[in-house]
Amino acid sequence: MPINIKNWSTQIKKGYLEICVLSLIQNHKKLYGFSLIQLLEEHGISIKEGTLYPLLSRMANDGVLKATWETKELKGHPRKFYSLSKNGEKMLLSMKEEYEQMFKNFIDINESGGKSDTSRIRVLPR
Amino acid sequence: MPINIKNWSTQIKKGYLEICVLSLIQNHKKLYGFSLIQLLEEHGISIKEGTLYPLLSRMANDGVLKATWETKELKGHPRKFYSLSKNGEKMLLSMKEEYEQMFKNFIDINESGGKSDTSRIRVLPR
DNA sequence: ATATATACCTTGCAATACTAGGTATATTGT
DNA sequence: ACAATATACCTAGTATTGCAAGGTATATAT
Repeated sequence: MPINIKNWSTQIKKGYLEICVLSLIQNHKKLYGFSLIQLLEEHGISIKEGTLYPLLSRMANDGVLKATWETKELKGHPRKFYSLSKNGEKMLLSMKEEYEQMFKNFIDINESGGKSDTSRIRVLPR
Repeated sequence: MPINIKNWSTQIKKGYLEICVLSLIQNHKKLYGFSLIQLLEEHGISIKEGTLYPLLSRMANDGVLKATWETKELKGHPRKFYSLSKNGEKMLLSMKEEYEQMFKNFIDINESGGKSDTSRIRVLPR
């Protein structure tokens, strides 16, 4: 209910985590969930298991990611590796363009602000 | 249910709209809802009325924004002007820092050369 | 035998953007 | 005078996602 910085921090991550996860998977060809959590942490991004695993499942279900179990190693717990599908690569491209544009717009807003330009706001109807 | 670009576009706006709205209000000292929609549009940000008005109400309820009706002009529909409270200014500062850090982390992830050179990213003057 | 680290999954909750309506005032066109 | 448009604000209801708080299972170290 309340608008505080903690709540906002949760909201601002929506969508952002997906673009970061897709980017990392693309750059590493393939990754599994647990390693992603650590990789993201190294890049300053904290994500909970209860957030990441459903996120990966959703993207796999929708054909953005391909998932393959790897148990051959015979050591440790089986790992579910994810890699980008053709669709996923196109999707990621669009996402990057939109996200970067959004940041540019944010900068634009904050740079045009200094002049206190109220000329666009009509004080009286004409 | 499906993860597509349209759905992602909705999600990535969460939290982003608040930081843009707060920035615009701060830079213009005060603004009212309808003018905000147009101003945001001019900066490439499309926001629906059904999104903005609840957003403004929430932030006013929580003391981030101050709201004052202006009907003195006696012309046109009454307007509800919003301006930042002291709390709102502090909140916006934190939000800007966090948002810029997130973008840096995104760039860092995508520059997989390991250089992690975020020095080229413009940071807003404070 | 127990604890820890690794590795994955699920349910339910909270918060927000959008859809799709609605209300009301003032100006413009016919 | 009346209808249409522009301005200006508001409110359900829906869909989606991040998180809390659990659970399961394997391998290694104490």
